Amino acid sequence: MRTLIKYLVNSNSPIESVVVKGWVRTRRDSKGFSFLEVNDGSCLTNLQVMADANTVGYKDISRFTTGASVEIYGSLVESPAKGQKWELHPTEIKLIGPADSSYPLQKKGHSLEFLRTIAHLRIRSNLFGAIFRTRSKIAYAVHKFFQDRDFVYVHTPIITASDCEGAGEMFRITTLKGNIDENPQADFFGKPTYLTVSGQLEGETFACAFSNIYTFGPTFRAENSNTARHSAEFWMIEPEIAFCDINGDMNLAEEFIKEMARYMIQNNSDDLQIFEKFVDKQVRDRLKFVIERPFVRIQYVKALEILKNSGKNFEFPVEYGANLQAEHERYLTEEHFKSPVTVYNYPREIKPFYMRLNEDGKTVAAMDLLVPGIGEVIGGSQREERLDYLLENVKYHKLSPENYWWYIDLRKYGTVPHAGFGVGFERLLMFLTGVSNIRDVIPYPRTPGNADF
RNA sequence: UCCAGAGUAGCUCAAUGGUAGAGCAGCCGGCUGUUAACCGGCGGGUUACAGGUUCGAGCCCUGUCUCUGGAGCCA
Repeated sequence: MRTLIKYLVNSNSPIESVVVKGWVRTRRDSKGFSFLEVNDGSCLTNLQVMADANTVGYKDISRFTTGASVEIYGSLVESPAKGQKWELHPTEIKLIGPADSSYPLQKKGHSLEFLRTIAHLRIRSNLFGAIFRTRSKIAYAVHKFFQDRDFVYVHTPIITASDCEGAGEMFRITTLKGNIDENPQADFFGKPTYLTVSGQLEGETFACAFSNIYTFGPTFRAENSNTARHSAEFWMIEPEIAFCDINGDMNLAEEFIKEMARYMIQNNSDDLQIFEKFVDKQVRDRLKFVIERPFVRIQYVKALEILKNSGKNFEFPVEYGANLQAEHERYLTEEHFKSPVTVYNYPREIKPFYMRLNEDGKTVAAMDLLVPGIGEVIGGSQREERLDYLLENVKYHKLSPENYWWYIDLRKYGTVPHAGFGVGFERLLMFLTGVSNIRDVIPYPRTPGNADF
């Protein structure tokens, strides 16, 4: 029976007989014996294997090169040298799949840019091993957070004919050839269809049946944005809560981000060490900061006041009706409050049609959650549950009510105050790992002009 | 999409308009406990692509592509 390396390097005692399978990271030869470093992806640490002339298969040791897959039989013993607690003394080593000298990964560090060009192999490196183990664990933590609070997980459709207004350009999907707009009725679905940009509207229908729901799945934006924070395909988490207003929404969002930071520190400390060492020395401090410091909540108009009185010379002007820029958000959280900040009640004209109009008739119950070093990590709102206000707002944003008939129906049949928010999963990972490019926290990134692998 | 920068060996980078080089990796040899092992040797290039200026271009000019940083949009 094969044992994963993470159980061996964390063992409490020697083990007489073990089988290890994995990939060679490096080999160091001396006269008559060799050290192999083997990794199977189960943890960051390599297992050191000391083979010598008594080991069956040692005559082929020169073929055990970096990148080769191996199967090793032997005993786990305490290592006499510094650097590792345990090492494997093999009775037999078997080469499963050789890797010739063209194998691109070396023992030395590579640039992230180069590693992106070999995305199918970069995952065998320490850093990307840590990143994608973290991605898996945090995905679990997301589910655990919501399931522990009785939220129902909903799989909203990937293919959609509706447009979550304001969310961005959509990818058209079609089986038609030639001019696809000539006769859309002849298309597979009998109408133009797209890849989803958000599961929110469908999520709201489920919240109006199950009370608390969340989505967690892929979304697609056809925006030609070429930045370290955007990807055409990314994963989004969208909780939706019935019988809830903007305050309950902000409570949940703040609790969520704190819990993710706490989970990272408590359950992923080995990988976090790599991020601290090679990616961002401040990442652990920033996580602690978000866990320990209370969130400050301020209204949009109050944020404008603070920015205007800051004495700072911002590149973009601070005025009512404009979105807060990255520089504004970072000033609020990093310099003024030195604390995570939630900004809420934004002007109606800069927010989408489904957000709830406040009593002042000018602002809507929208909120953005800002953290130091990153800026916005969560955006959400209380939804407009009043039928007449919603219809008016559809008109205000120049949309066609017939396209949203089922969404509007929710306000006709047992309407209820409800609210929710959206978290970009990759941006959450960037916050938790300190990795600064979204292309490095998603297995095979899709960006304008790039859909390799 | 806009602004700025970059593209030279497998990787990371040098090279005043005048003979394209180093370190690492790889390969060969040495070394009785290595840890990005160490020591000696060897091979490795259409300087992103296309054109132009020049006696002569990796270097200057034009275009294209790609990447990076920043911005907008946003998650």
